[in-house]
Amino acid sequence: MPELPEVETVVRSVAPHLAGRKILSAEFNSRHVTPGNRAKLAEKLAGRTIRDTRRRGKFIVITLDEGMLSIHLGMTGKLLLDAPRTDYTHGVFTLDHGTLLYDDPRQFGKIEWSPKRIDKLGPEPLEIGLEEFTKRLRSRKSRVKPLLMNQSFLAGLGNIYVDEALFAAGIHPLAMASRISAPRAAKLHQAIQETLRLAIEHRGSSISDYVDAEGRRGYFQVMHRVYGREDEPCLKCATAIKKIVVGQRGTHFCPECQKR
DNA sequence: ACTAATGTTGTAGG
DNA sequence: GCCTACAACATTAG
Repeated sequence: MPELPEVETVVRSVAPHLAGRKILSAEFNSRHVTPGNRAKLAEKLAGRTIRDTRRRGKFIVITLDEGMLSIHLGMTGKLLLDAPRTDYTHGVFTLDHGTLLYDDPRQFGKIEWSPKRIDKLGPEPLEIGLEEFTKRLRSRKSRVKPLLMNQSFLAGLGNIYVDEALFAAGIHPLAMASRISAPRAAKLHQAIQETLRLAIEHRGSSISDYVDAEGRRGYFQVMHRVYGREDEPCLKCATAIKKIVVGQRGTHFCPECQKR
């Protein structure tokens, strides 16, 4: 479910409801979502007051009066306000007003107390300037797609938005990052920011079951130009969209608009 | 039955 | 250290 636009949408939908709330109690029951001592984590959270809720890359960061909690939605994680529990509820936060649930069928998500992983994240794609982006991009000896997926290079892009941004920039996913010209790097920088902004405007992509904290689906999926459109005509040139595997991920592109 | 799925991490090898 | 490939994690859907 979650790349930057989806996480941003969840944060926007949940933040106003959480600000100033007190966590009366918390409970966790997945050794995957909450590795380590779950009872101890719940203990640390009980009695804490929520200051604010923000996004950093694909992480939801909840700052408390003492300490901070991070939530990563993995592939199928959902953060839900005042929703009924399900078979996949692996975290429950009982607040002074309302309840916050963490649901996650695949349990690839994580709920952690100030994880060090956040310190290793690269710049925010919506904040990095063109000059720094170009310098970082061209200094790496890697294919462009896996590089853009690398969270220590840029924080927040995932499989959908990398494919969409590369299409918008007219760059082949297997292009070597170090060999992308300055004008094309500028085009990519702009494509990434425009794609993400447009996706956030449309409240993210609901491919299977993504919803925000109030259960609303996003509607950017109907605007995907390559992702999930294998064999369908390119919207620019009508050539059939191709699907290949790059960095072990399904990769969609137009062989005509994104030449090597 | 098999495959792929919006993600990350650990391991091994070049 | 950087880069690539692969496996693993757990579950569902086609």
